[in-house]
Amino acid sequence: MELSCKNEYALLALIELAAHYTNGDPLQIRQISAIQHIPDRYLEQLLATLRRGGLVRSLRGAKGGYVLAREPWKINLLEVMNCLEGADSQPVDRDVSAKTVESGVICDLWNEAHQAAQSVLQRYTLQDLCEKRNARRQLDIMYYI
Amino acid sequence: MELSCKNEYALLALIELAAHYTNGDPLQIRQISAIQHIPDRYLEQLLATLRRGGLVRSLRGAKGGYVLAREPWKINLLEVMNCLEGADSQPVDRDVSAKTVESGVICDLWNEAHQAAQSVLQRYTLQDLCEKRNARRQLDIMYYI
DNA sequence: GTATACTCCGGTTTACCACTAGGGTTTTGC
DNA sequence: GCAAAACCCTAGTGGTAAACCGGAGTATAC
Ligand code: FES
Ligand code: FES
Repeated sequence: MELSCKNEYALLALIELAAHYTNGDPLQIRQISAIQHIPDRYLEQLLATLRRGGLVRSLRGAKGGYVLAREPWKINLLEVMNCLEGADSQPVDRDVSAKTVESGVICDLWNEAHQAAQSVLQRYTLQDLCEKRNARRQLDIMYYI
Repeated sequence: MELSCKNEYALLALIELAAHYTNGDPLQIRQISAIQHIPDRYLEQLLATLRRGGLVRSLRGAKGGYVLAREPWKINLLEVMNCLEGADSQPVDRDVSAKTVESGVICDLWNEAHQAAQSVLQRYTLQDLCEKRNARRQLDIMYYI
């Protein structure tokens, strides 16, 4: 029941990209990794995956970097997870006939549970994440005083 | 997003135990592993974990085996998952202060999604599993004719 | 044309999963 | 008693993926 580093890193990077979206200029890997303390060479791979998934666009060369492919309120978290999940996993051969009655029942229930989790993720967009972050920052400031 | 073998094996074994619960005699590892095609030495470990979690009771010696610790309708699937999950994981030191605002937000959302999945699992008991199995068996027979 | 920054590909280390192995202990049945 | 049947414990192995690092290549700005 652990949140993997991969997912967390990707979401952190996307939050930064979403926050800088109104400003049109791209964010660079180095900047993101410095802000969020993510290993830069690893973040590079994750952003490449997100690019292949069509969630971000990249600008090469000097003054290059990454921008969101769509507006922050048009990208939900389920898309992000799916993009990272099925990235390089080989087509696992679904041996449908080999499933017994019992494992079929279990699989159905498991899918139902995951459907519930995924519908929650589907409801949140990157903009929601940014807003939650801002709200929490305000809270932290108030506690600090 | 994969259902692990460990969880599936444990649930398969528990289904068998639940089905034989009215009949008072214990089921043995060899029997379960033969019926559900589970590696016996591996199933042994899983049943030991379930025993330590208080979900099954074991009877030692010849004519021994395993029985459910409670009635099948008093064991829900969330209990099973939690029992297997936190079994032998070392106390991972929760470095709470090290979490940034952003990762805090992400963690909250992720927990909310999992809460949704877990509440689904909490609603199903072993008896529900058995009933679903029986229903599906009936279906299979009807298709066969 | 050079500095910048993404892109592609491979290697490495660590950790976990699925499973195996070899002992030990408790109970039954003779 | 005693051996067989069954659970109990601890450790170890092979494969795979996660997390991360490096280097050579390529596109773009100035
Ligand atoms: S285990 Fe996280 S969404 Fe299913
Ligand atoms: S990933 Fe399965 S319940 Fe969260």
